[in-house]
Amino acid sequence: MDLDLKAMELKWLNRWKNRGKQEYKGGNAFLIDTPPPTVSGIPHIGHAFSYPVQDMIARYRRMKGDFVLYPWGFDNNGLATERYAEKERGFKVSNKEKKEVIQICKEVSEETIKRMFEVYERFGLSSDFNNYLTTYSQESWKISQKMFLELARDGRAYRSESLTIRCPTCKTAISQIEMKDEMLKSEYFFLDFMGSSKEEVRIATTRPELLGACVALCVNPADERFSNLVGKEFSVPLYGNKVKLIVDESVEPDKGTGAEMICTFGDQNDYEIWKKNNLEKRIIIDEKGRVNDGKHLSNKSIQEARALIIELLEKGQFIRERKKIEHSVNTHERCGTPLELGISKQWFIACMNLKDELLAQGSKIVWHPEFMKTRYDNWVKGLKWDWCISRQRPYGIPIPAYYCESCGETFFPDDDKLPIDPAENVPKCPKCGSSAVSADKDVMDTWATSSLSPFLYLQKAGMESKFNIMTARFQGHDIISTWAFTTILRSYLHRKTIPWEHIFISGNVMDAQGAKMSKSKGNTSYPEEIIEKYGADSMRFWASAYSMGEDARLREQELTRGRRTVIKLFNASKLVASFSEDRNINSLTDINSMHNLWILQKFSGTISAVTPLMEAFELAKARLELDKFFWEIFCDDFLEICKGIMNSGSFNKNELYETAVVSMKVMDSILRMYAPFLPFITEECHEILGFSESVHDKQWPEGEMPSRETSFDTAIEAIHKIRTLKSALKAKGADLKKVRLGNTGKIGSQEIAIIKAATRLEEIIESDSGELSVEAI
RNA sequence: GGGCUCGUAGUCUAGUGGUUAUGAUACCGCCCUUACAAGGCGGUGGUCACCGGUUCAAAUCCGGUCGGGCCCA
Repeated sequence: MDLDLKAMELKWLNRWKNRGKQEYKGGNAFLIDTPPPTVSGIPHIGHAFSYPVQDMIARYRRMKGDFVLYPWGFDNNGLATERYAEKERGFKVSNKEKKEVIQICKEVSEETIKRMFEVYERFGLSSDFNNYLTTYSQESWKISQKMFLELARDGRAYRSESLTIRCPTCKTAISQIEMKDEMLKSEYFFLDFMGSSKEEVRIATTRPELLGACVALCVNPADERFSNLVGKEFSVPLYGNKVKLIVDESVEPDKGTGAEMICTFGDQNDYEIWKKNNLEKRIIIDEKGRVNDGKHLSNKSIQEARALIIELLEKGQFIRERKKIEHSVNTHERCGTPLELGISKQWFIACMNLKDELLAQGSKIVWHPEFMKTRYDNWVKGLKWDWCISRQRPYGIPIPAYYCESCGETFFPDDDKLPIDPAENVPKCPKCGSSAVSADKDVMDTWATSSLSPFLYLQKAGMESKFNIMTARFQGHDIISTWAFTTILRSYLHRKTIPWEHIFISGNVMDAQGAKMSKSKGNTSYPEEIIEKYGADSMRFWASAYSMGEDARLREQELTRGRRTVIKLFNASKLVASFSEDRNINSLTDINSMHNLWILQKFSGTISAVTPLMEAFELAKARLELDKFFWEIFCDDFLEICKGIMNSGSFNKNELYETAVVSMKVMDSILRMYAPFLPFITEECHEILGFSESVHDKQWPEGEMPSRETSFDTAIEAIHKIRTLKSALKAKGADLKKVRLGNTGKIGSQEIAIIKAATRLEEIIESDSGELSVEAI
């Protein structure tokens, strides 16, 4: 019978669908903080790599008797979903009403989740798919808003008018998390600022459009070129207003001309200098990214403003020199637009004052691999801003806050009103009774919800009162500074705990040559295609071949090897099943045959080697050890011996029975050990062996060492020698029937009978010999 | 610019101080076709990126160089 991988896997998926849910009844609990995939199209190869690994650990822990919480979720919240919906439906959020945008985003999420499920299901994950969670559901709203209020009520989340990072394209404030550096081509403009008595200061700027926001000039205090000019006033080209030359250590003398203009606000350093020196505020870019300077520019985009100012500068002959450069610019990761700074009222979660605590929290978590923690540490140490969590976007979880326009009071809804859209039924001010109250119009940063995933999952499972700390987070290294960081922060703020004991960071998937996969290079692969061609078990086999954190390459040979293992398991199981009708594997109390004692001993050694590796989450090494046993010892040696014995006709009923039962017993345990890696074929084989329960409900095998010693290794060595000799003689056209075996005394008569059967020899004549030898006669 | 990581046969990979450097895959030869869309046996193939240091002993530890990847500026 041939094995139809696809049909076999679909058959089991179908049968598994109605498996009951595990209930927590005390004991060891293994709680997984599953990464909810973003609703942005079908799963890609990275998912095929990372999700199976989580599942293998989940399945293993279950077999060890743990209660395993392995929830599932989708991230359909925030700007990423808006962008995806725009692309899917071909519209612009800016041209639609807020309500309509939300409706479309919801619809698109639902459709996409359906499509994503079709693929994820095929992976053979033992996650609780039926109870999945989405980050934009009402339950997520509720927890997200509740937790926000927890922070807002005691001031750890605060609203303030301060410097904000803004994206002119997305027209919202963003946080440091969403900033991305990019090397962009730009141009230095060298301009002279004239003093009252003909002295001048030359500056170099890449942002001439900010000239109208210039409030000072600044040089390094140690820079002697300017020391006689410090404190004097200079007039701003085109604008004519006077600004003072001040000093600050942060100005690099080697950059540009050594003098720079301070604008409100060109970058964060401008802000620092502005604050320190109590400078004037001249904001010319508004919250929508439009430029108004009250003189040359009115309601212009930044690009238009720039072009216009350059033209005016050229006309007025203010530009002394122009120089093309390439420099790093802060951009928005979602759209690539260079970011602007402005002053606006936003909600922040305080974290700048918690760096030491956050570093300490990070150290309490076990990082796999360890070196990934460095990235977390570097990120925390490099934090420059409190976390801005308000977003001026239509789609997201609303900030539940009210502001009284009469008395200025900020107040919040009661917890029992959550989830809430604050814009509906705006209450009166509890302080002054005024009905001139406005609801907050903003939504929360999507990370403000995602960072609560341990809370979301535990709550959904009804386990939040029993557990504060989950066992394991799995995620990619690209989101250490986002998801891992914000989650550690939230757990610390709300519960003073770490969110999880372990964090597992997975690497990237590259193509076969180690190049990054991208649509433009045409080297992308999709899980669907792999499953179609090799089956999900083979895909999982590939995914289990790498150590935690290592980049993986998509290699055909690993998939081929996986498929061969699947087929080998299938055939070995069929063979073992054919040995006996008896399925009562526990009926045997006393083992007598040497080959049976030997395989049990070998297998016991394998279990003791594999189990600690599984405990240490070293899946790749564990599986390799198991592969070695299965292929080289169980199949190549033991099953060949079994076949010989079964067919030789010279063994008695008890010996045949014992062999059948032992092979069944070991095969069953091999299947159990492969079950976390290859859930489909092991279930199929388990059925072939004649068991009616699921292999996934069985326990992980314990090594039971038979008490009797054997020296059967020598017999195995003899079999190998005979095989080699047979092969060599066959090449010459001769058939090997009889051999003389040089025996060192380690091979007894029982072993001789087994060797004869296994090698299908007619006769073995023994001779005393100093070493093991085989000779044709 | 800073940090992390990797560099071992054509390709991929194991190996964190100690025989002749592991295995897979590909290739070549042979055997078997009696569980195997296969299996078995054997073979070709490596200056362990480069240079220097520590050591009785280095793929392994240290320093540097070159090259790839990633993260953060």
